Amino acid sequence: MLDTTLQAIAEPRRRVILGLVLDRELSAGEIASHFDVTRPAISQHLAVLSAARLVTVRRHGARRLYRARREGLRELRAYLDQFWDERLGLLKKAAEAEEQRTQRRDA
Amino acid sequence: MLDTTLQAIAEPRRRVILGLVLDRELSAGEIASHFDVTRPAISQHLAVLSAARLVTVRRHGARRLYRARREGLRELRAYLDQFWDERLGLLKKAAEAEEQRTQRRDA
DNA sequence: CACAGAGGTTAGTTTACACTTATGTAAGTG
DNA sequence: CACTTACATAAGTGTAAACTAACCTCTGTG
Repeated sequence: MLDTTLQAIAEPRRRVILGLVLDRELSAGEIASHFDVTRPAISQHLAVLSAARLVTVRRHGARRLYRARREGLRELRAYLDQFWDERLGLLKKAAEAEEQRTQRRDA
Repeated sequence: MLDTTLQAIAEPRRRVILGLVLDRELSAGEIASHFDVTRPAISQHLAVLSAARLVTVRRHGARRLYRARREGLRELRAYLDQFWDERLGLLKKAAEAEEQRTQRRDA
């Protein structure tokens, strides 16, 4: 989840998209019109954001309306908070858990 | 900068490294010993983290000691804060500024 | 100074991903 | 019902990046 979120917002264009639909709904076409690239490219970015649950989609006639889903950034925010938190054991625990998942076998 | 930071921590192994050196200094070798991959791979990850200013390096004899630099995550934290902030104009402004940078020419 | 240990650097390979072109599908319009 | 609009999906391409193997550079020690 954290991984999915970070991968999604690591791409600059996707951050711009997120900013565009933060406080208003926009159709895929309206979003695409803000960029240089082709519409399918934006469509793919929207799919990534959607899979990461950083946006919601709503069909309205032939249109698809997108809007940012702020909840999707909660976990990342919590992760970062631990870097300032006094009791850092939580972060270490999380890091070690991830380490377990990352490497299959151990010495 | 934000981009550099996000790219750096988007890689899972680098997040684990960051967790390892969060509250203590570790040598490159000690860090590498926590992973399955070869030392050069870790060395490269450390270079990325260092370039993103997410870790500091200190030479102690033949060793290089690494430690997390929490300040490096300030900007990212500020970016995320705007998603919860009431006055969202700031984020929109940032997004538009990035958009300007992203696409060279405009209609 | 020779040699061993610690670790960064280079070159080459593989995989992931952002992109384009082409095609498919659902919803409105004459 | 033909046609257009709105958008997604598929297939193919180029490039970035994570990795390995091999080499190079320091630092400390006999």
